[in-house]
Amino acid sequence: MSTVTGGDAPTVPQNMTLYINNLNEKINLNELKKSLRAVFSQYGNILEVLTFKTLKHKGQAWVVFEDVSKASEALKQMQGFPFYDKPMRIQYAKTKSDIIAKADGTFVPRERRKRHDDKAERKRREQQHDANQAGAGLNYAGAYGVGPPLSQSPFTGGAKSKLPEAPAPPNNILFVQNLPHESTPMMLQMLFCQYPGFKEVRMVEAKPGIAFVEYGDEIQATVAMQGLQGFKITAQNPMLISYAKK
DNA sequence: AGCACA
Repeated sequence: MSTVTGGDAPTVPQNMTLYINNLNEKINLNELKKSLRAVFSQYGNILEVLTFKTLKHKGQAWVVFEDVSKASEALKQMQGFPFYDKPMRIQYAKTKSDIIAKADGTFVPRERRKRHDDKAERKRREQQHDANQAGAGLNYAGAYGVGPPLSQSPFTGGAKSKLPEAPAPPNNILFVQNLPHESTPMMLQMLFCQYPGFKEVRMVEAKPGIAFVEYGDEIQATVAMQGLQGFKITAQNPMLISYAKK
């Protein structure tokens, strides 16, 4: 084949931060950030989700992963994911996020602010100075203690590792494990029905300790998952919630 | 369409 068309080459190199656009602009930013974090944190630890309300930045978000390989997995898996009725468009961010630069010591406060008010500028510099000092030697122990992300080169090897244990893609049905065997559908309903979109709980008599919980859509299921992940019905039974396989 | 660090 001599001609290959339709390729806008993905020329942006890998980045721990994903740049996402085509987001639904009607969603309020707090909810949007929460839902983005909820949906993306299944792929790895997320350090920060940024959105901005200025016109130039509507419908866009930056999701900062702790680990570039997790970011790239998330990019692949979630590309085009229908999110608030619009397919997400995901790319790597063009530049390193400040939170990363601060952690690896390469952060340089940017000089050029768009708006030039001197008082605010001066105050900002002082704050940044303080923040830098406080942040020196800062160390993220990822919430799940996974990986030694920042200390290593992002581009190790070159072999593409197929992840065998890829999580199930987002689903409006949740799969709940590690329940006490005496749990009843009623008990679970009390917990799960507090999240919007709740439809029903299903349990299988023959398989104690698990349940399926259905919501109206993936987003609602995801929010419930985030809210109840690890919830303990008894001290020995932190709930393990994932998406049900389709 | 639009790549920032509130």
